[in-house]
Order: sequence, then structure tokens, then C-alpha cells
Amino acid sequence: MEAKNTADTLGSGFLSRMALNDNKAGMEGLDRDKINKIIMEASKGSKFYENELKKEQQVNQRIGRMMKQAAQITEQQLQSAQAQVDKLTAVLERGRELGRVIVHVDMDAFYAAVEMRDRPELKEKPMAVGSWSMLSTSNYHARKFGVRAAMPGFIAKKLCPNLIIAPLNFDKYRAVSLEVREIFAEYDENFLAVSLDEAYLDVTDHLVQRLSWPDSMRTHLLRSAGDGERKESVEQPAPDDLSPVLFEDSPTASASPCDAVGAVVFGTSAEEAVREMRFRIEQKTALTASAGIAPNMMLAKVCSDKNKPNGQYRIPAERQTVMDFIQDLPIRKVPGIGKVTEKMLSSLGITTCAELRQKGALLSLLFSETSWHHFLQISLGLGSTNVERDGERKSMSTERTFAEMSDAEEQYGLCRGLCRDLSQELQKEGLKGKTVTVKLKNVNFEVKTRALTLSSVVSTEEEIFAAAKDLLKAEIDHVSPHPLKLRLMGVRLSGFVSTDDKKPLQKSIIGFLRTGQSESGGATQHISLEHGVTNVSPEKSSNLMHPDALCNRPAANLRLAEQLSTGQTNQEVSKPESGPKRNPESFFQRAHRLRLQANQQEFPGVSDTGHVLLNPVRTECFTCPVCFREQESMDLEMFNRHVDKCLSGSSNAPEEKGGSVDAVGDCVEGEGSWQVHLSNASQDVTDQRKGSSKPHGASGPNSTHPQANVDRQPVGPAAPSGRLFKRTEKREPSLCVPGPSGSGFQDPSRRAAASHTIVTEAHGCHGDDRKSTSVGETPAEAARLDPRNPNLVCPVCSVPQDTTDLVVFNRHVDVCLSQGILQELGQHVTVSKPSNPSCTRVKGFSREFPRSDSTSRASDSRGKHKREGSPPPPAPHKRAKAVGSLNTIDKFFR
DNA sequence: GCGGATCAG
DNA sequence: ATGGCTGATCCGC
Repeated sequence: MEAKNTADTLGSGFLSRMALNDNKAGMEGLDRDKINKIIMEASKGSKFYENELKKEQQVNQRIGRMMKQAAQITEQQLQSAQAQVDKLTAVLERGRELGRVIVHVDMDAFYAAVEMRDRPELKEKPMAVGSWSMLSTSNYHARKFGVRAAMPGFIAKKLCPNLIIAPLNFDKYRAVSLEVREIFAEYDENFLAVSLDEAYLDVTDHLVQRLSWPDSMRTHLLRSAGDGERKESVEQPAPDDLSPVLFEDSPTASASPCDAVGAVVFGTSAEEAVREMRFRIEQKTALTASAGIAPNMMLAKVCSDKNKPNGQYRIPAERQTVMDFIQDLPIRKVPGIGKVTEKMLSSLGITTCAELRQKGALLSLLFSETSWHHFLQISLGLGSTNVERDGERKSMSTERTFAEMSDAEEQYGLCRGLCRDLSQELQKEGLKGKTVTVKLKNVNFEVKTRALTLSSVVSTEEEIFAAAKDLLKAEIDHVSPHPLKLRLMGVRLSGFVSTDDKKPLQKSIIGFLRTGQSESGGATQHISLEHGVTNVSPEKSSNLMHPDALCNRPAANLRLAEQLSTGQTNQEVSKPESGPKRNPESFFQRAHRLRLQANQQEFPGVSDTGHVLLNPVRTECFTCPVCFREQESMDLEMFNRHVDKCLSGSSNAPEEKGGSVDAVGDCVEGEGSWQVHLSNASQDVTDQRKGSSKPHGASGPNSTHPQANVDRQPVGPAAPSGRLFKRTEKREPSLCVPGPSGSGFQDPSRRAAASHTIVTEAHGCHGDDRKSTSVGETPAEAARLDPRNPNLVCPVCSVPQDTTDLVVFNRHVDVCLSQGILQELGQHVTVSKPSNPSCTRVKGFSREFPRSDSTSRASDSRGKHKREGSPPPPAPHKRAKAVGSLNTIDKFFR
């Protein structure tokens, strides 16, 4: 295929990755060439720039390979690919969901706006928030000069010598964010906060209720003029210096009748509701927000950008309107498509969504399945309608940049400090993980990561450092006698047990106590799964415990291909609620329903005012399902920790396992429990060799790999064979550095033995390793629940049950539990709204940069409108695009 | 499981 | 004075 390389659209010879990114709002109509020239002059010659250059060349080579591949595609291949694309298109089209009203709200230049609000002298001046080395955001004055987020302050100063750089005040932003979120909650109590200044809401239900509201409930007071003092209450202060960035089309202006007294009445439409929301935000915080209203998250996000700042845009829920909107939309505007993906697609002649659609067949031949599926969905204007946070966290890390550091001892010291920090944060969340990763960036900005997976979970400073130190040592040894010249070091822990065998129970308890929704498998299944199914690995059994499995859902990763082959449509799988009921109402569902009903009774005014009150200070009261003691004034994390303790038995019997302690200590200290780690000697050599900045070889093995169709569907001729040739593995199990004691195990068999010791020990704790892992119940608990034990004792009423039939027994427990729950309901009605957005966690060293804020519903289980068969989490093309943490693509397409 | 890369905020 | 931090995911080994 021809697909001319449309060169770079960013301008002559500029690094596309360095040049000004005018994607952001406020960048229209400025002198790009001049700005780029300044940026280049300030950058040229720097180590950073050299590295960017190198990276860009790698991207270019990648594009080169892709183009070469494209050139070999035959007409026939293209045709059959087109057929495939058409088929999938039809399926996706059938599953198109237009019934939800999704809103994306984005505060305008958030940090900068807050600073301007609080320091009026900054209002009319170009300013940015951040530091000399990095800016977080800038105000609109500064943007005219090309000053933008993620730009170092010293460069910005060259663009705009008068720029004022204000330091970050995270505490303040968090506080403001909280105020805003209180408003969000009134439109969707389960809103999804993606960062301090951004959120998604599903306002469908709100809009229905809103229809029956009297005007009075849609009326909001304008702040009266007067004292400059800003109050938290909705009324008072001055309208004129209200907002640091007061734009003409502020919600007030376009709102319906605005009587002279200072009250504004809003209508019942989606637009009016959102205008009202923005109005209230501005009244409350003196800051403006922009919003997008659309049938799905992807579109809503794009829309919120459309009339920014201080504007909103809606795409009506009609297929044709959506398609019209999408046509000319530059793909770069789509969340998840970054500069690399943009460049790759651009080289195929694709810059708009219409072109993306048009070249679907080609893309299906050039990109991975997940990638082209993702592209196809974008081009159809599809996205997730499920405003829901992803599951639990998968990793935690801390890293720090510093002045060049070459001294090994100093590096070890720093490493330990990082481990200490990380450990503290881990313990705050009660997390333990198995994989320790060290990240190093040398003074040339080259980044390396080295990981080690242990056989048991760790969380303490010493444990983590034991692994990190050796990873670091391996790198130091590698370049010796030269020193490692570092500018950044980081430590990450992943492989949390939470997702494996510890959390499932926790999760079901949380879900149960909170909403009960996704845990629809019910108590019965719960018990039988945990104790009846013995022949599964911990991993499998944990999968079973996953809500997806319990609900009998095809899970989020149902592949489109399967749908294709079964002819199943999204519609069918995505709305289990509307179809025939798969399961009778489970215990959890029932409990949830009852709780909701109780809720209504206790607060009959709720739906009348439409105001869901946030009670951040409410003390929640849970009953531990293990010890049955009521746990008061704890938050959920604490509660979970308590339950964990109870489950592990350590609550009443502090660990005194005798020998096991020694064994564990030994393994961790002496790395005996580590898996044998392969260090890629050859690769490292390649890395080091690049001293002679030869661009070509730098791309490594990739360039030697005819990586043609390896990961694609069997389309091309090369498909089945996979790689054409295979490098002989030169990797040696470099038996790592000795442990701290200097007596590291060198003998693999001994490692294995040690490792095994751990495992059996762990299992041995529970007497029966078949069921020990996923539940971790106390021996007493295990005995009680063991189906082979004729004397089943109800864990609720403690009365022995005269049956060995688990079904019968479970039914009894259900009854007992629901009685308990009903009593609970009488006392603590609102367990279901536990998330307190205020408890943002702060970690690491000095925090100067925007961080995703994982609070709001990190553990907020939310089951409404589950879409079951939606396409898999979309994905980037081969090693190209990817997804942001909190703003991951799959949110848009699940 | 590892390591490099991309993306988001 | 001089180019960040956190988390997630994908791809190819």
C-alpha cells in the first residue's frame, strides 16, 4: 500500500516529540514556528534533547518497518481483512449504547486557577504552577506564549520572560477538589474521579428524577456582591471578581431566567443540569469548569475539550449525530492516542477518525488485534458507558530525581531510603507484593528497569531493600570499574496478593457491606467456592471469586472474536438485567435491596431534594464477619485489615509459628526464596555499547526481527510460522549477588528447597493446603467450614447444624445473616456511601507534580449498569499507544 | 515473568 | 538553576 509518509505535520525537521503540542486548549492562533524555534534553541545540545532524538529515531524505524510491511500487503489480503472489519463493525454497531448520559467535567487550568483566585495580583499576568524544572499547568495568558504543562520552567521562561512561576499547593488543590466533588455527588453519587480536577458522571438517573422536580429545586442563588472573603457556603461573595478566569459564556449568562434578586433557575435538560452543575461549582469555588455531555465516556471526554475553557458541549444520543461529530475529529484528540500513535497513523495517511474508519482493513493487518479493535471503536464513536473505577491497585512505586550521583555507597543509601518510603506507603494500605522493580535513569536520560519476583510477598523496608539492593548491585557490577552515573532512581512493588488469594474474600466482604451488587454470587456460592472446590490453584480459585466470575459474566475480556463466532451481540450480553434472570436474587443483592429500601425510609427526603448528602465524617460501623465484633469508627481500609488479621488468626494468636519465622527470615535475608533470575547479559552489552551514539544499532534486537505478523490473526503468509529465526539464547542464569550475609545460595536446588519450605510452611499454617491460600481462615474456622466435618456450625448464630449438606447449611447461614443485616440496617443505614474523597494519600518525597488521585472510589464498589459483553479493554497497537492509569482506555470502551 | 515503551494527568 | 512522578497497559521475548 502506498500511504505516503506525510512527513511530519508538526513542521520542518522538528522533533515531533519536542515541538509545541497545540493539542491543549488555549493554544490557538499563536506563532508556532517562533515558539518551536525558541524551544529548540533552549534544548539543543542537552542530554535530554539527545535522548529525545534517539527515541524519535526509534519511532521512525518502527514506522519504517510498518511501512515496509504495508507495502507487501496484497489486494486479496486487504479484501479479506475488510470482510473481517465489516463483520466486527456490524457487531459493534448492534451493541451501540445510546441510552446513558455521560458527563465529563474538567476544571479549567485547575492549579493555576486556584493560585490566581487566591493571589489576585496574578490574575492578569502570565503565570504557571510548578518549579524551575517542571511546570504542572499554566494559565491562559501564559499559554499564549506557548507555556504549557509538562514544560520545564526554565524553557517557559525563555518563551515568556515575565512568566511567574508559583509553587504547588497540593493540600489546597485537594481541598478545592473536595468541594467540587460534593457537587458531583449530587448528580451522580458514584461519579468517577480521574484526578483532582477531572471526573466522569453518569447523570442518566439524575435526569429522570429531575424531570419531576419543581422549579425551586432547580433554583440556585447567585452570590451577592460584597466581601471579598470567599465562604464555603453557596451564597454570599462577589460575583465580579468571582472567577479568575471569567469568560463570557459563563453558566450564569446562558442559564435560563435570571432574576434580578440573584437566583438562577435551571431547566430539566441534560445541558441545563450540567450548566447548573458548573454554575454551582463556580459559585462555590470561584473556579470554572468545562464539561462534555455524550452517550459514552470517550465522546464526553472529547466534548469537554471542545468549548474549553468555561464551556460545555453536548452530542445528542443519536447515531448519526455521533458519526457526524466523529468524522473530522483529529485522532490525537481521542484519549489514549498519544504522539507516537499519532505519528504512526499519520504516516499511513490517517489524521481524522473518518480516515481511521476508512483504513480499518489496513490497520487490522498492521496492528495487533487489541489495537485495531480499539481503532475501530474510536472510528465508530463508541466508548464505555460504564462509569466505574477499575479494580484495585496493581503496583506502588516511588522514584526521585537528583543531581548526578556516581558513588555506589550513596546509591545504596538512596535505594534504602526509597525502600523505606515505599514500605511506609505500602503499610498504610496494608499491601504486600512479590515483585520488586528498580528503575534507573542515567545522566543521559536512558532508563532501565530491573525486576525480581520473590516466592513470597514482602512489604517491609528490609525485605524490599534486600531485593532492590541486589538489583542495583547487578547494574553497578555491570559497568564496573566505571561508576553508574545516575540522575534518577525508583523502586516499585507489584504482584500484590490482593488480587490473588487475599483480596477476594476481602473484596466480597467490602462489596457486601457496601453495595452487595457485584458480589451477586451470594453467600452460598461464596462458601462453596471457597471450600468446596479444592482442585484449583490459588489463582484459579481467586478468579472464581472475582465478581465477574460470580456473576457468571463473560468478564471484561470477552473477546470480540468470540462474539463474532457466536453471533452474540453486545446488546445481548451487556444487559443481563433486562434479560431473563440468570440467578435468583442472591443474598447480597437482597441485602443491598433491603438496605436501599431502608435508606429510603430513613431519608424520605432524599429523592425529593435530589441532594445526596455527603457525610465525610460519618463513622461507619461494620461487623467483622470473622470475630463478629462490631468495629467502630474505622475506615474501610482499617476494617479490612482487621478482617485480614482475624482471618489469618493473628488477631487472637499473634504469630508464634516457631520454626517458620526462622525459615521466612532466612529466605528473605539470604534470597533463598527468590526465583532464579535471568539477567540479560547480551542486552546489557548492547546498552552499554551505545556509547558511540550510533543511532541504528541502538534499536536493538527489534531491528533484526522480521517481526512481521507474529502477533496477528492468521492473515498474512507469515502468520503461522511466527518468528522466522530465533536467536540462540545466550542468557545465563546469573546467580545473583550474595545476600547481605554474604552467603547467598548459589545452588539452585537449595534455592528450590528453601522456596518450598516457605510454601509448605505457609500452607501448613492452615493445616490443609488445599484451601488455605485463598481464604486464610483460622484453623477453627476451617474446621467449622470443612464439608467433611459432620458438625457444621453456623458462623452467625454459632449453633451446630445437623446437616452435612452444604446447600442446606448455606441456606441456614443466609437466613441468619440476613437477620443480622436487617438489624444492622436499623442502626447504620448508610454503609453504602463510604468513600470519603478527602483521604488522598500522599506518598514519596517532595511532591511537585500532578498525581492521579486514587481516592474517591478506589474501593468503591459500584455495580450499576454493568455491561457484560462489551469489547475487551481496547488497546494500543504494538507497543505503541497505551492507557493511562486512571484514565485508561478500557474505561472508554468497556 | 522481564524490560522497554506509550499514555495520562 | 536546567527536562517529574505515579500508575497502568501492551508487546515481544
